[in-house]
Formats: sequence, C-alpha cells, structure tokens
Amino acid sequence: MVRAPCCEKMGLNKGPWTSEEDQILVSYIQQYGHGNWRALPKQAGLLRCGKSCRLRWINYLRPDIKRGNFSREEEDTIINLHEMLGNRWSAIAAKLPGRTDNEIKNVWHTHLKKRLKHHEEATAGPKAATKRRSKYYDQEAKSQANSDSLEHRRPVSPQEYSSDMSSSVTIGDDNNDNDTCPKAESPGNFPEVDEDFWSEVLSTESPGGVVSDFSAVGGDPHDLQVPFSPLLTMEPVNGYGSNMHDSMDFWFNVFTRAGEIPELPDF
DNA sequence: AATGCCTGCAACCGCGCATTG
DNA sequence: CCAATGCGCGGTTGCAGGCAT
Repeated sequence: MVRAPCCEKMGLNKGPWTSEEDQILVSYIQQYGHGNWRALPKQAGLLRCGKSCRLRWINYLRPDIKRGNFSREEEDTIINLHEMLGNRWSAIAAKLPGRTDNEIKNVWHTHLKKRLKHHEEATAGPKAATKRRSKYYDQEAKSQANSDSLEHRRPVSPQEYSSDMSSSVTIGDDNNDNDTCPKAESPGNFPEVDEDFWSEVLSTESPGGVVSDFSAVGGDPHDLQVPFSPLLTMEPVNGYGSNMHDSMDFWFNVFTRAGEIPELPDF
C-alpha cells in the first residue's frame, strides 16, 4: 500500500510559526475545536498541513500548557517514570500536567541524561566525580545551592504521596549526594532490600492498587528510597498497569533488581 | 571584535495503530 | 477482509542564541 502524504506539500508553509498563524489557529480552535486536523488548516485558512497545526497546538498554543523551566520535582518525576516506562514520552507527559511529550523528550536529552551521567560518575568513584561537568549542571548546582533544597525532600502523607510520585528517588543531585540519595553498588543504583520487605509489599500491593498503610511496607516511603515507589501510585491507565504485558514486565524488573524472583502476584 | 563551536528547543519526518467505509 | 485515511508517537533535524577561544 502506498501511503499518501499527510498533506499536499506544494504551497504549504514549513518551519517556525508566525504570530499571525498562531493567532489564526488559536481563534479557530477556540471557536470550532479541532475535530479533524487534516481539514482544519483549510477551513481556518492556514497554509499549513494538519500535522503541523496539531503539533503547534499541542506543544505550544494549548491554554493549559505550563511554560518555563522544569522544577526539580518534575525532573525527578521524569527520571522515575523514564526508569519505569522507557522512552514512552507521551505516557510520561500524562503524569505531568501542562507538560508535553516533546518538551519532556527535549529536557531528557538535554538536561536529565547529563544529570544521570554525572550521578553515575559520582557514584562510580571520586576520580570520575571530579570530571568536568556540563555547563548546565554547574549552573543548576549553583541555583540549587541557593534554593531551599530540603523542601522537595520533605516527608509526605500517603495520600499526598499517591498523587506525587516525584519525590521517591532523587538522582544526580549534588546536594543530596551525602544524604538520602540511593547509593547501592548494584547496577541501577538500587539499594538492597530484604525478603521481608518484598513479602510485605506483595501482601499489600498489586499493580494498579495503592498502598494505604505505609507502616506495613516500612513506614515513610521517603525512608525507603527505592525505585519502585511509583508502583504505589500506579493507576490502571496509561502505561504500566494498563495491561498484562506491562505489568509482567514491571514486576519482573522490580524483582530482578531486588535480587529475587518470588511468585508473581495475581493480576 | 570575529569566528567557530555548543546547547536548547521548536518543528519535521516516518512509522505504526486505530478507525472507517 | 482490506484498503484508505487520520492520528499520535518517538526519533531526528535545523536554527538561533550563547559561549569559548
């Protein structure tokens, strides 16, 4: 099957959007919505393909877009989710209101990969830790030192925790290198946990569920500092927990990293 | 001051999946 | 059932601005 191009390429604008085009697109969507992206540019009088319009709207013009730099918490959330989901940017974006998959993808490639790399260097040994850091990271470390770095590490209630998985693990944070940042020697920087811990988790938890009694799994989740914490908040939509395959994958990763493969829970 | 390099980000491209007729 | 179409996603690119030399 020969696929037709998404739009007639002839005579359509490409590249950066002008403010006029933005205005046309916004006012059209506000008035009529965006039922059919392919037809939209023609109806709105834009010399763009529908795909381009959709991208512009979703990534830039949508009214609920959150602009500006990512907070530390948002970055930690991305790192957590990326650990779980991989490059499923849209699934990650779904957990970050106001942020787009494109934005998250960019942040990951420009900032967070460096953070992780730096963290690995730092945990690999003092020699590696003294390597030259990126410009971004130097600035970030400076600004972080000026801010109240304790705020985002504060303990939270299970309810609050359930709606904010971002606080579970902090990776590559200069100021946390000596406190609660996980420092396991094992691949993936995961701390060891004992069998009792996992059996407790399994008795109280299943994918898609929420742990309501943290005393049963070791008290304050922040004290645990283990990467499965997002599991505790997982909802049976968008990503892990949404189907059997993902759930199996997830549990396999969790147990493999924990160094044991107990019986999988019923799904 | 000039030049080249690097970084960040907006936008494009191609593919796969879902839907429709 | 199958082809056509539309949409969404992830990877990649190109450009503008900042920075180093």
